[in-house]
Amino acid sequence: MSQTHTSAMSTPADDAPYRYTAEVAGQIEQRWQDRWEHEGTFNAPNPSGPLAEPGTDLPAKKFFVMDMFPYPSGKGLHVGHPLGYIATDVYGRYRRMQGDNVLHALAYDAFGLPAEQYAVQTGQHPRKTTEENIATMRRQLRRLGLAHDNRRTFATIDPGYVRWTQWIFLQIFESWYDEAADGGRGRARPIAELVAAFQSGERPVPGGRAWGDLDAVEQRRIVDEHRLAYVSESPVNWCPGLGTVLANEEVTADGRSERGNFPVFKRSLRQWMMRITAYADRLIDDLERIDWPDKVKTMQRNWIGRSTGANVRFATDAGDLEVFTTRPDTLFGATFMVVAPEHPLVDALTPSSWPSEAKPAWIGGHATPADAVAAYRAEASAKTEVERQTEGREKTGVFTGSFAVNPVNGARIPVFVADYVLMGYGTGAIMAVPGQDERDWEFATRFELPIIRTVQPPADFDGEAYTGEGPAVNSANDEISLDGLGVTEAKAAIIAWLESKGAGEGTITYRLRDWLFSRQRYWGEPFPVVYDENDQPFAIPDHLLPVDLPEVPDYSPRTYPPDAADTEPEPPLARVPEWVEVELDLGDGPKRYRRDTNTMPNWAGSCWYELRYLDPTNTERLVDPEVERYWMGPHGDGDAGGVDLYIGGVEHAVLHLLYARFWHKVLFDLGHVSSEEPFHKLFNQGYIQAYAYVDSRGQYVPADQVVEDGDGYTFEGEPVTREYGKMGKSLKNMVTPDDMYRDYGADTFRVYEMSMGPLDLSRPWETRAVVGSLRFLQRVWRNVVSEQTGEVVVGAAPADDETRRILHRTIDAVRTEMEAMRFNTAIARMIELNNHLTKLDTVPREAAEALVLMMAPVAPHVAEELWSRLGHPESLVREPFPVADPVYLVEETVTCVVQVAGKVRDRLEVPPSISEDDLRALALESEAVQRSLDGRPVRTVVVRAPKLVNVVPG
RNA sequence: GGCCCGGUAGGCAAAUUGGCAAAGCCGGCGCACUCAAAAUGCGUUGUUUGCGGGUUCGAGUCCCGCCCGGGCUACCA
Repeated sequence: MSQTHTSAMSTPADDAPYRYTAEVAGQIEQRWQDRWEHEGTFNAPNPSGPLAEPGTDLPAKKFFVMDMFPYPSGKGLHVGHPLGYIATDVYGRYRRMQGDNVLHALAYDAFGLPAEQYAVQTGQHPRKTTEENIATMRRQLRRLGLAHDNRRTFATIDPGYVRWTQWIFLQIFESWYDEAADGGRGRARPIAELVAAFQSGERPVPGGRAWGDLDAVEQRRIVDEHRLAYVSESPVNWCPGLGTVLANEEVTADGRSERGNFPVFKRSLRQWMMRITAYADRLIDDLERIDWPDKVKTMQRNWIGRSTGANVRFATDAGDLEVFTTRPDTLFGATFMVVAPEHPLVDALTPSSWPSEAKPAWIGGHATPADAVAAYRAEASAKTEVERQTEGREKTGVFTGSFAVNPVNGARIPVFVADYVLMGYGTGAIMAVPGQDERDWEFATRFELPIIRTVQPPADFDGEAYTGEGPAVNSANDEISLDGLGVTEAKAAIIAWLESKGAGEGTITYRLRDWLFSRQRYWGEPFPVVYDENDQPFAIPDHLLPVDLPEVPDYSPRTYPPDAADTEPEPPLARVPEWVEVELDLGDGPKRYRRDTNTMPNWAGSCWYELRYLDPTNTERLVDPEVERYWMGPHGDGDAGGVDLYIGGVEHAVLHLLYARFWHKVLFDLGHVSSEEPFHKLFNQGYIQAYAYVDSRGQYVPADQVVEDGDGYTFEGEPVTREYGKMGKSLKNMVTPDDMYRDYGADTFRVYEMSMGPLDLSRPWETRAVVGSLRFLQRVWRNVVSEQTGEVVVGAAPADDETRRILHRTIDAVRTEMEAMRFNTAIARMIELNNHLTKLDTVPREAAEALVLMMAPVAPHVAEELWSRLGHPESLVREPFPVADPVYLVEETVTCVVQVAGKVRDRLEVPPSISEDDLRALALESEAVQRSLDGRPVRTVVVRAPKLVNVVPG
């Protein structure tokens, strides 16, 4: 730990002037990086368009591999960041050696808060700092030797990119969701088709009047309500500390902003929304058509939160009160109802005086229902989400003074207001069935309400509410009896009965809400929209895209004290009246319009970037259809298409990956892409973590100067305690790729990161272990090139039989491991082969060349260098990956393990083709077996020829 | 509280999916090279898979219960 930069930096010893050292590695690496760049080695031809290579045939197969693109932070990279980039590079290079046309590039996600906040501090334009950060990052990543097609790189802030982000927004704005289309699955369609349907009368006009009788403003209002991107006055997450509103996905469970950890308040504001809820079913159902980790699929399913159940209407004096329930089978056990404090019917449900049945526990000591409800509502609204959490789960609530009638049995049941029912889910009202719901049980106990079991718990059940399977009980009226039915059958029966009575119907509810799409920030894409004098939004015509950000006097939105809930968002763009006010001719002659002063959220740019890699220079279309079909189109029935391999962290499981799927499906519906999903295979890489050390004052100390002694760790002689977690400047445990390039070279760094363990696991960084990978490369080098003379020392003579067997077994294993992205075990096999070659007097050329080719995906520079020294002038990146000759995979003899009672007692060398009977006989003859049987009789003999025999004594 | 991962030598990890436990790397130790060290090389060292039960001829692997670490989620009706 204490000698950071000394280990591998030594100059070559005099007796080994041509050793592969960090310095030599650096020279080789930079030379090959230059050559790759000049020759455009990694350019992937398109089937048509400017990136095509007319006259040359496209490879038979294609492979599109992608990383979750980076945000170019000013903080710089640490060794954990490139892990995924190396993995995609290794796999892409492997596929290229299999003959695939590999598309791999890296773009930058460059809008966003950190650049804006830095701009606010320094007064520099965020574009300037962002571009500087991108340049730094490009330099650091180039040094890794990634096989990217550099013609396809871009940043989300490029005007040529923003133009298409805005164009897609307008596509979404100019469409509606036809739920009846495609046999009820639904599909986005252009808004013009909706207008035509209203016009022709094919679709009834909301409000009942004829389309032609409505004026233009009224027509537009109706159309606007159907758009997939729409302006809505609705409760949103307002974050005064950030000065912006946030999407649900950006608010943590305890009601704070994911960025900055400021309190978030619900406020009704006029904002852009995306109708992602229209796609809820397809977003869930299509998860089965893609190859993603189950964990991520589960997270998306949970986030969308589809629940099937029924809506049921209970009669009250204030009209029908509709509830959503997933357990309509328990309707006979509903003994009270609860509405959310914000429920619109609360006032109407509050009579002027308490009814005689009201128990003291229900009324909280208040003189009238109005007093009680008002007090409770005030209390509930004053509570933040945090307070609700910290106050525990104690159920609170108050009786409204009204009763409702249970439609199945006519029972009069009291209606309560309580904040354990949320307005944002279902109908904001529930029927409470304490017998089968834990929350209702708790509330019932506290408020002295009756409890009726309608599902018979098992005999040994000693809990309170019973939520499991069981036969229905106490569930019959004059017309229907559920008694004896299981939960599923009972649900179906009662739903049919409710529907026949008009008292309810089966339905599906989602937790997913529409996506709040405006932010009151500067550093994002402006909305390509203007408003007229009626405040109705109009699309900016295509030829005026992109709408650029104006220069502003101050990049910051107005922010407030974090707790100032009653404040208004004030976006930076609103302070540029000469930009906001604009004269345009949108078809009615030149008129004054007002621009939208919000910007899009950071997610917009990452919602479609996979498509831009395909056709990065296109100014006429989003993406050429032929090009999209080639790289991302579906292959065969039921295939959803998409990127062949997408590697990134699991932290985007819901946000980015859900939004991107949504946009992609809209583009599919509108016919702009042939794939239904953006990412066919997703792989979550683990994280590289690091130890950090804290001294007695709680301060972090530089990790690279901490010494480990007998029973602890010390820094400058003082004991420190070890923590495990992220790597970063503030924890003083950061190791950068630049450190690695300098001390070991990029190839060693790549080998080390890939050999640390399986790619999907997180693991600790250990600088001192990196030397193992350098030693491996040094040994390979030494097997090919003399350290004394620099001359190639491989022999032309064919390999001996043993070497050949080891070689071909290694090739076979490495292929299997590479295919499955188990690079750690692939490297281990190559090390074994190399260790064998080291023992030979002369390394045979056939073995050396195969090894060099096999290691090329992981250590490409040193492989290229050795390949070229072995006499091949062409780069090896498209050289076929070695293929094992099956002749050398079959063994002449196999070691058969002979067990007695499962314990290994003997080993036999037998031919692989030996029969079961022969092997059984052979095993029973074994002296070792007879010895351990020690006269006991043999009960059975399990034979798994040719590898195993197990003798079972009686 | 619920769900999902993981627990194998001092550390990171393999184990063809129920069939020889520990491949490979780091570390430790010894030796060679060196005036000495570093670097490098050669050799060597590691023990029953977190705990308890079960299934099986046979369990790191499957089942049940528990312990520890990590992640996601959290009154969603």
